[in-house]
Amino acid sequence: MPKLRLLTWNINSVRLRLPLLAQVVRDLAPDVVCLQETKCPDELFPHEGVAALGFPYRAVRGMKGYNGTAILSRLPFAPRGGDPDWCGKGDCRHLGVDLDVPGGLELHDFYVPAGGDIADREANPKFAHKLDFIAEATAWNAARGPARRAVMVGDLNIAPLECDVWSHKQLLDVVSHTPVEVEALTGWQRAGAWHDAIRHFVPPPEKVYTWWSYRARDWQAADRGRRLDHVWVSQDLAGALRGHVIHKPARGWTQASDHVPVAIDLDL
DNA sequence: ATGGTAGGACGCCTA
Repeated sequence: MPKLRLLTWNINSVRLRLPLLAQVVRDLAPDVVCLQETKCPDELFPHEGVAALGFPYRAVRGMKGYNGTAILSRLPFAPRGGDPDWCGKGDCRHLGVDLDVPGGLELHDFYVPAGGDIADREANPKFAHKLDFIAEATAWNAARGPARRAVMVGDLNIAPLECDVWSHKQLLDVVSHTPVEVEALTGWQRAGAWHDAIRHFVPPPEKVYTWWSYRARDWQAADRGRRLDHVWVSQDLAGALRGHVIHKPARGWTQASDHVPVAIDLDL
């Protein structure tokens, strides 16, 4: 089995940014692409255009206007049945598949709720939803035991480390980097015995960002980024990690997403 | 200290 390249990207509308997805595929040649925020009902998903990029195997879980995930693959896979409907909302924030590679590979694509502006579960139902979502995912991983032959990726909407944000002190009260969120995310990671594939290659205290706000005059000059997008692999795959890409040029493209593609290479 | 931009869908929610 040659190296497998897995890529995750919050595309912020798959229909609007299909040409940018084509550019990502030209630049990085991923074997599997996990998208978040497709903002596209399944019946309107641009299957033809995505198939033309070299992805004959596709799973989509979308809705009108918000959220939505998709997995696009050059390799066959089987959709996973029986994964939870998180918080019982049917809000299209997760897709799981079993990739048809030697030895098998379980792949999960997550879009964790952003959580609104106020970091208080009583005052802000969106923040409560974010914490509840992660608590459910943590319990799910704990019940399944340590992950084996598995990868989970996605926009987790939390930057857990001090070096995952442009200013730890200035973001301590900002949703995405509050201590309660960081504790929740690391608890999830511990419950599944997940290994942080990006920090495998870029250990602290080096800064890593995958998202820069639209609300900056000059995102590049300000460089007020956060690492919200993650790739976790089961411990048994840590030794199979061969490389990673944070595709920062994508943030500077015309009509860019505010997130950039993140990829890892696995030698299975 | 505040408000800044973007997408989907067309008044306003979400990020």
